[in-house]
Amino acid sequence: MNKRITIKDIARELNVHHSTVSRALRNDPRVNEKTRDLVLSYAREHEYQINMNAVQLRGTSNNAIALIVPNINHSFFADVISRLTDIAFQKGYVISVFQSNEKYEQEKEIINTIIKHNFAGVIVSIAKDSQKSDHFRLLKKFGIPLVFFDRVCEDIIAPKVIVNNYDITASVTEYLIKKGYSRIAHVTGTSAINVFRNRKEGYQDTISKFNVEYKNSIEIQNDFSIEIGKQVFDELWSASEKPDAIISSSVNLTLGILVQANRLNVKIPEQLGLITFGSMQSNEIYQPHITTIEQQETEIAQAAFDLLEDIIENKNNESITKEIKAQVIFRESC
Amino acid sequence: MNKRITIKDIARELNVHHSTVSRALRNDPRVNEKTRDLVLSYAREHEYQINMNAVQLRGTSNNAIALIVPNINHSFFADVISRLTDIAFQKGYVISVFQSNEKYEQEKEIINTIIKHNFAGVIVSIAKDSQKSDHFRLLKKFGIPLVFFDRVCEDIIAPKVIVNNYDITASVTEYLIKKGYSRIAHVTGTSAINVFRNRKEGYQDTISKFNVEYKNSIEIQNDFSIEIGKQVFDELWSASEKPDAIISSSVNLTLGILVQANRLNVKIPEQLGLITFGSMQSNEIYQPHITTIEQQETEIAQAAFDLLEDIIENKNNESITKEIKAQVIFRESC
DNA sequence: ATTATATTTGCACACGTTTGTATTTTCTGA
DNA sequence: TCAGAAAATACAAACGTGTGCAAATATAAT
Repeated sequence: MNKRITIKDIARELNVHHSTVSRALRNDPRVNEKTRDLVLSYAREHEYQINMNAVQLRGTSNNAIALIVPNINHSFFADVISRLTDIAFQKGYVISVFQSNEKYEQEKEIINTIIKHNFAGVIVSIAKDSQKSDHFRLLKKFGIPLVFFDRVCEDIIAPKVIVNNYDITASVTEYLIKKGYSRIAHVTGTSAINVFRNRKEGYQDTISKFNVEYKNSIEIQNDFSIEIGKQVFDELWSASEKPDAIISSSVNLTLGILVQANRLNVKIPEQLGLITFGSMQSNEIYQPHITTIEQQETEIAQAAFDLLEDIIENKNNESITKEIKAQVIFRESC
Repeated sequence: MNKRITIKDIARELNVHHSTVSRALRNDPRVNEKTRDLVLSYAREHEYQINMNAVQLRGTSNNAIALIVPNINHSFFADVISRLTDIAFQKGYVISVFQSNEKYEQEKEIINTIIKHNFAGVIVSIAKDSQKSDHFRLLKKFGIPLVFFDRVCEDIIAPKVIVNNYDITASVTEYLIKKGYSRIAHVTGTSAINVFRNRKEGYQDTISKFNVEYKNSIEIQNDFSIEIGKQVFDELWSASEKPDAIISSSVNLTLGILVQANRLNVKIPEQLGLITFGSMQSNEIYQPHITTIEQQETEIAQAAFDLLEDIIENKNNESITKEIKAQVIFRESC
């Protein structure tokens, strides 16, 4: 319970004014080299640590960045978090990660917390049911820099890092059509989110463009899970007209689909083509290897950080949108 | 860039002293109901947000908890983080997650940051090469409550939440022996970490206890990866005496082992029994299903939080160690 | 030695809150 | 109506830093 040592303690001990100590610690040229060394060595010896609350209160600086994601333990977000943490740390920033649990209310609470603590900036991927945008507006009102990534809030002007969901989905749909698949189903999330809406539109526009008759987009409102994936397959497979290919928006859904396909002895890719967003860890051991659409977490993290840093440093470039291209890794499932 | 509204702004506007506003906002009974309502409605209308830096500077309260893990995107840690975030948030605390990247230096930096920002407490699972413990000692010197989970620092007195690694590994080793396996290999991490050392000891003691001749513990110093898993299998399988079972400490290692076993047409469980720590997502689609030892992330998170809260509230119970039992889910791989 | 100048240090206030104490206002009862 | 109590409010200091400005000290130039 050792009371913490402050700048004034050092000053008293060394018979100088605390302002001199303050300057010495920050290598201000105005302080004599001799006294500076004295201060520094005393500080080191007594393990002085600056009190950031005081610094921030005074409004001088702040190096804490908040990161809000729907789910920390979702592999895409976990990867982005991990990369972002490293990038920021290396640049002298500290990242605090918050989880909205896909809930608007929680996201709002988090943002209040962020404002109260005076974070230097915020990077966010929005919750599923976060349609209202008042909380983001509040953030801007308080002058806190804001950057969106992946799932963005479209009626807020702020830098955004997005994935080329429309193009990539259009592209794989076209690929499937040209491979001869004619009844391609698409499983994705709620259209309220740009990510899933864009994928859906990419899919639908391509289907229309090539005059394919079968068009079937399933929107999952709940969290993606293996269980839901099973249900989706069952639903598709019990319909009068079965699909001959599926584009899935999530690894969990895909796993569920595979479970049921196996149970019914549906052959992939002969009877059913399959492409999924996300990376399949099980591809290492599972036959056939599934074609995946992989997001570039590192690039996304880097872009988001760079954009935020630009605003923090007043290189005003709001309303910029940076697109990171996803990559299709073609394998044996189609 | 709207300057943020403060307690004094409200006071000036309402012609009262700012101390009255302060009390009103915190529902102090000493302030008249009428003026309190006035203050509250004004604050609400102008979206007043308290400045936590000022509050913390004054030393009143603090609701920020730091969480340090080696890797955010490791599924075990991601799960613990996710649970912990929810538990804490519900109790009015805010969690900041930091990633040490398995590096002592980074862990140390993080702890300095935590001290500088006056966090209310710290929950940590230590980095692989974090043998020195001076940084944790520093934390205690500054009076910041500390709790370890999973990977603990043994020469620091602090509450710890651990998994029964010794017992569970001993138990599955015995299980394998009684099933008739006689050349059981064990793949794990560096003995510098309690988690892996305990598993190794549990394995070795059991092998000795039953007078089994074959005893082979491989310690991986690097990060666990599928690639390393492949190498481990190759090494084991090219030895003069091949194992007939493997206990693996990580899903990634196990995946690598499976890849090579498949390539060489090694039959599981006939030619090779297999048990792994961690949960295998691919079990849903892969035959045979692998027997897993699953850690209870939710219980671990809850226990860690409870212990921390106890110290924060001065229910002094340092030096307590709580054990959370892992669960073996027996499947077809042995 | 005496100015003039450069270097170093000290002073005082500010940041936004909280809280013990003093002061003012309101209420009560005779 | 007035003293006294109770309620409400105001005052002031403190938390740890940073910074413009003044003061003091050292150095240089004549």
